[in-house]
Formats: sequence, structure tokens, C-alpha cells
Amino acid sequence: MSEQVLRGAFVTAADVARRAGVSRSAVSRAFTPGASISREVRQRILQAADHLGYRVNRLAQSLNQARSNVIGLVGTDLQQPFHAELLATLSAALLADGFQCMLLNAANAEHDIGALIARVLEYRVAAIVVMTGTPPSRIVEECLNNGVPVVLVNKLLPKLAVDTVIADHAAGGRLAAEHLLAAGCRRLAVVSSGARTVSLVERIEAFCARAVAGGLKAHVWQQGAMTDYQTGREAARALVAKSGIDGVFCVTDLLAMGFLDATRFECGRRVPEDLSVIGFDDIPQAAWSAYRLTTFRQPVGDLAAAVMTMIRSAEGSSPRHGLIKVPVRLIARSTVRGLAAQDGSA
Amino acid sequence: MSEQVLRGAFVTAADVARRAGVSRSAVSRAFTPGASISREVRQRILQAADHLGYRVNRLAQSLNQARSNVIGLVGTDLQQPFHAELLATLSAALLADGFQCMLLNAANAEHDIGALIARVLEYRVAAIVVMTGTPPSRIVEECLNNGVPVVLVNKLLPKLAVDTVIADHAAGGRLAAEHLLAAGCRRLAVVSSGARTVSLVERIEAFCARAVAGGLKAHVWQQGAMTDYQTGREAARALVAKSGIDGVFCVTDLLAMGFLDATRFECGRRVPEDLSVIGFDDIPQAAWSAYRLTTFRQPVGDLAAAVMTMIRSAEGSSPRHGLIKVPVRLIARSTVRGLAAQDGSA
DNA sequence: GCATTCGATGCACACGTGTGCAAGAGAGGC
DNA sequence: GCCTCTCTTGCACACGTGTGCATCGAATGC
Repeated sequence: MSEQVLRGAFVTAADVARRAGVSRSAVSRAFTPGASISREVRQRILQAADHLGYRVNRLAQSLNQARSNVIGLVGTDLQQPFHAELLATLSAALLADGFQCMLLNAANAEHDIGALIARVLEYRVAAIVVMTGTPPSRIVEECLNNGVPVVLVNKLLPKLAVDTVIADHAAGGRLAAEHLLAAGCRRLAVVSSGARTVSLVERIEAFCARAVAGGLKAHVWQQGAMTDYQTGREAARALVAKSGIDGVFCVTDLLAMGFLDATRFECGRRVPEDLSVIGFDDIPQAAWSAYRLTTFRQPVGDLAAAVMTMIRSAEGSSPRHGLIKVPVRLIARSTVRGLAAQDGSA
Repeated sequence: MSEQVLRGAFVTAADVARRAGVSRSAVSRAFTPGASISREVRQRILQAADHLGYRVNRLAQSLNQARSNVIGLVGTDLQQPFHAELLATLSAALLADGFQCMLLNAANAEHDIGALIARVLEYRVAAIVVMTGTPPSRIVEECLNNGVPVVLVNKLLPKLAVDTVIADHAAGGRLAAEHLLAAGCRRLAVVSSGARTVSLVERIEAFCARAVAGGLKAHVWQQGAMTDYQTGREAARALVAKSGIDGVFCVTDLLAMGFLDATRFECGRRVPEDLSVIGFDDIPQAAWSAYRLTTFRQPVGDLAAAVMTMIRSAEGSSPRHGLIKVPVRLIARSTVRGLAAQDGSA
């Protein structure tokens, strides 16, 4: 790196051209694979560029080609383990593919999400991925009208032609019911927050349907704003004390862990001897020895891979919109009676 | 929004100007606060812009002013609770201030971090915040040379004039030792990974120094690559079984929780009756009933606020580089003998 | 009525890049 | 020696925005 560069001034292609004794176009071609340029000139230019510390100005480049390789990532509650894991996996995959991630961390309000998407549209992003929270469909429509593809993760907007990646929540709910039935549970309950997200609703409904098919009726507990640890504790206080519930499906691991702790430490009941509990997501904490929670793995790696497929297909000339459904897998640990796994480490 | 807009084509200021019957400059001025433009013309332009769905092209804007409001956020292990919390808080603060966040999720390797920073420099970011991982100082130097301010969080690069925000790790380590001494612990140990990060080193050294000042010698256990749950379990297996340790400072909550679980479930020892444990960070899981971990709160809100201060000062004309030290606070819960708090909820 | 001031508006340039087009150079065939 | 073909190179334009400068009209002071 040359020391004669002025502080605060980036090196431009013109500087490199001057030093290499060529035109500015040649510099551009030297950095464009497959461009028409002789080997020795390219060599000379690359050397000069390296010496001066030249970096392409992506702003100018994107402006010129009316396309950037920035992806907008929309999320809420990023500190929640599952969201954090999805964000980490997805951003790593995007970066590995040469994209950049613009992070849009929204509060829960729909208005916020819409405003943030509108803001990031000003950067002419290549695509927008909605990991959490439901954006107003008017905004999504505007993105599509402007040619910005949108990928929804675990959300559905049926009226719009949007790429969608969704885990098989219904299968999870159904299998949860079957697992509890197989363990001999007769009085079932499902615990969730008051949020009406598609992923939660699908889990609940599939669970209840399977319970009914098995000749039982599941009690539905839905309260609180978020599917977090505190809400899980409240659910346990409300459910365990009064009724004789012996099998609970918590639609989220956080709920399940709060439920477990309140059941054991406040209600004085044992899991799985008195009560079986199943969660959903398989966050890292679910494997900890204090919990060893039986749950469903929502495979973030597969979700991220599916999103990448969607983005690449949207890059191409034939942007077929579609839906990818990612299977979930039961991780049997020690919170369901009689069906505990020998080895609890996932 | 007008329907006659072509799909895939963004509306430009020229389109708005044509519709409003003014020059393109007027459109630019209409969106620039304090610019010289009459009230009714601005009104007309805003109306036309709204009708057409116009959004400023930030690429062109940033290119023109050689300054964007994009901040690069560098981090590793984003799925770890503390990192996720810091990222969530910091990104929310940046977005609230009108900035955009470019997320650089690096694997642990220094080379990766350097390459990612180099890549994001191509976008002429306004600043780079390093939350996790240590970037090679050559890259940081290059940022500074190019006029891109760098803010380090919980890292130190003494040879460079960089803005730095750091929690008072030394105070935490010292207080941890004092707390254990006050609880009557006589055989102390400190648990960490093999990573030589400044934050970890400061905690360890301050703890040991205070132990020595109290007439004791602390055993230092340092193994494994990461300060995570698994490493904490291994530490407990190695320490609790053989020696008569009765007071342990785990330099991370994750370590502490792994240590607790292995101590209770594998070694058959009770906490805090047989053994006192202190963590660091106060991640949300530390407050869970299964742990009720005594720890030090590393206040992410204060850290984020300090970073914002640094960024704003770097925006100004007098970029004084400095260091902000953020105090930590002891959160007494139930893992230290005799000093358990009445109310364990944070 | 005229000079002066002031606000509003348009022109033109700059930011840094990619690329179509034309021109030039060199090689090869006859 | 001349024509043709291929490879390389430079010119010039476009992308969309902000802003200095000049112009113009109106309002105000005398």
C-alpha cells in the first residue's frame, strides 16, 4: 500500500489507470472476468491496483448496472435463540455466496417492518428475506412491483406470488400428538402465545386434529404476547396446578423450558414421571443437562439452503415463484415418559 | 402508487420532475431539508413523488456525496446469547438513528474477518464496528487510512488510534474474587477457554490478583476453543472430581451453566452448598429457575449507547479517538453460598 | 420610477463505474 | 503488397443524485 495516498480519499480506477499508463476502461476490464484485455496489461494493472490499495466502488458499480448484491434481512427479536441461529446460518451462507447482508431489526409492530423495508429499498437491494415478523402485504407488493424479489421464511401471504420457505410445522404438531399418545398420555394440552403466526397456528391445529383422531381432546392454552420463557412459566402455573394434564406440547422450546421449570420448581411435579413435555425448534439450550428436552429440530441449515435456492432462481431469467417445505425431525430426549432416548445428545 | 410503472424499473427524480412540471434539481431540493424552494412547489413535488412511488436512490446519493450511512457490523458466533443480544441492541440503535447495518458474520479465523472488512469497504461504509473477533491490525489500519472510522467493542489494539468501547472486565474479575472470599470460599478456581481475548484475560488476571491479595492462590483452568457450555462441562469434570475447589469464577455464563450442570448431574455435588459458582455476561438464560446464576451484568444497552457516541463523534469534524469504559454490575442470585438474593429475578 | 435585495429556479458539473462502438495494430492468406 | 480477420484499446455515454453558479422575478426602500 502506497503511503502517498491522501487520508480520507479512496483510490479510484482513474488513479490506477494513470499509474499503469492505460485508460480507465482498461482498469475496469482488468477486474471483469472474461473481458477483452491482454494478459500483460491486466497483470500491470492488477499490480498497480494492489500497490495503490484500489477497491472497486460498489456504489458506482451497482448504480451503473442497476443491481447490487445486497440482500435485506428482516427479523424481529434477534436475541431469541432460534432467530439468532437462523440469522447466523443465513448470513454466513449469503456471505459465502458473495452477497452482502443488510440487517433490518424491527420491533414487533407491522408499521416498523414496513418502514424498514421501504428504507432498504432505497439501496436497490437484490432481494429481501423476511425471517421473522409479518410485513404488511402492501409493502411486499411494492417490492415485487419494483422487481425486488421477496423470500418469506415461515410466513404465508397467500394472495401474492412470493417465494416461500416454510418448515413442516403441521407434521411437527401431528407427530407431537402421536408421540404423546404412544407414551400413554390421556389428557393433552398445547401451549402457545396469543400470536397468530402461521407457524404457530399450523402446529396447534395439527396437534389438536391428531389428538381428536386418537379419541382425545386437547386443551389449548394461548396467552401472552410472546412465545418465551416467562409465558411458559405462566402456562404451567395455570395448567399444572388445577387440571390433571399429563401431556403438553409447547409450540416453542422457550415456552417448554419455562413450562418445565415452573412445573418442577413451583408446582412440585416431576417430568416425565408425572407429566410429559415436548417443545419445538431444538435450540441449543434444549440439549442442556438441566432440561434434556424432547423436541423437533427445525433445521436452520436446510432453511438457509432453501432461501439460497430461491435467491439464485430469482437472479436468473425465469423467476418461477414457489414454495419449499422443509421437513422437521423428532429429537427424543428425556421429557416424555417411557420414550427417553439412551443418548440425549441430539 | 401508479399502475403504469414498468415492472422492474424504479422511479427516478427525473420522472417526478416531468410529472410535476419542474426541473430535476427542484425534486432534489424538495427532499433536502432547508433547501431553497417555495412551499407550494415542494408540496406539488412531494405529491407527484408519492403518486409515482418515488424513492431516493441511495447508491447515487452516496456516490455523489462520497459518504453513505451504512455501518459495517463485524461479529462471530452470532448464535451465542450474549453476541445475539449485543447485535440486536446495537442494530436497533443504529436503525433508530437513521443508519443501515451491513452484517459481517465471520468464522473465527482472522483471515476471514480481514477479507470481510475488505469487502465491505467497497461499499464506502460510514464506519465499522467490531463486536466480536479480532481483525488483523493491517486491515484496521487500512480502514483508518481511507477515512473509515473503526469502533472496537471489548477489543484492544493498542498500537492504533481507534475508538474503543470496553466493559470493565477487570472490575468484574476483582469483584468476583471478593464475592467468593466474602462467602468463605478458600480454594478458588477460574475457568476459561484457551482464547486469549482481552476481555477474558482481564477477567482472569484481575480475579487472580484479588485472590492473591486475599492470601489465596487461584487455580487457572484454560482449555478448549470456545467459552461455551461444553467447555464448561469439561472444566467441571476435570476440576470438581479431583480437587477440593469450593469457589469457581467462570468467565462466561455459558461456561458457568455447563459447569453447573456437570457439577450437579455428573459429579453429584450441590451448588451452592458444596461449591459456589459465578458467571459473567448475565445472558437471559442465567435468570432461569434451573440455574439462578450469580453473575455480572455486561450492560448491552450501555455498550450500544457508547458505540453510538463514538460513531456520532466520528461523523463530526473533530474525530477525537478515545476509550469508553462501561461498568458492570453484580447480579446476586443463588449460586454463591450464603449470599443468595431474596429475589432472583435480575 | 428606479436601484437593491432576496428568494426561487434551471443549467451544468461531479461522483466512479461498465460497456457499446469505432479505431488501430498485427497476423495470416493470396 | 494488399485484403481480411482477430485481438486490443480508448472514447464517450449512461446510471441517478446533490449543489455551485447564474438568471430571473418580485418585493422593498428611497
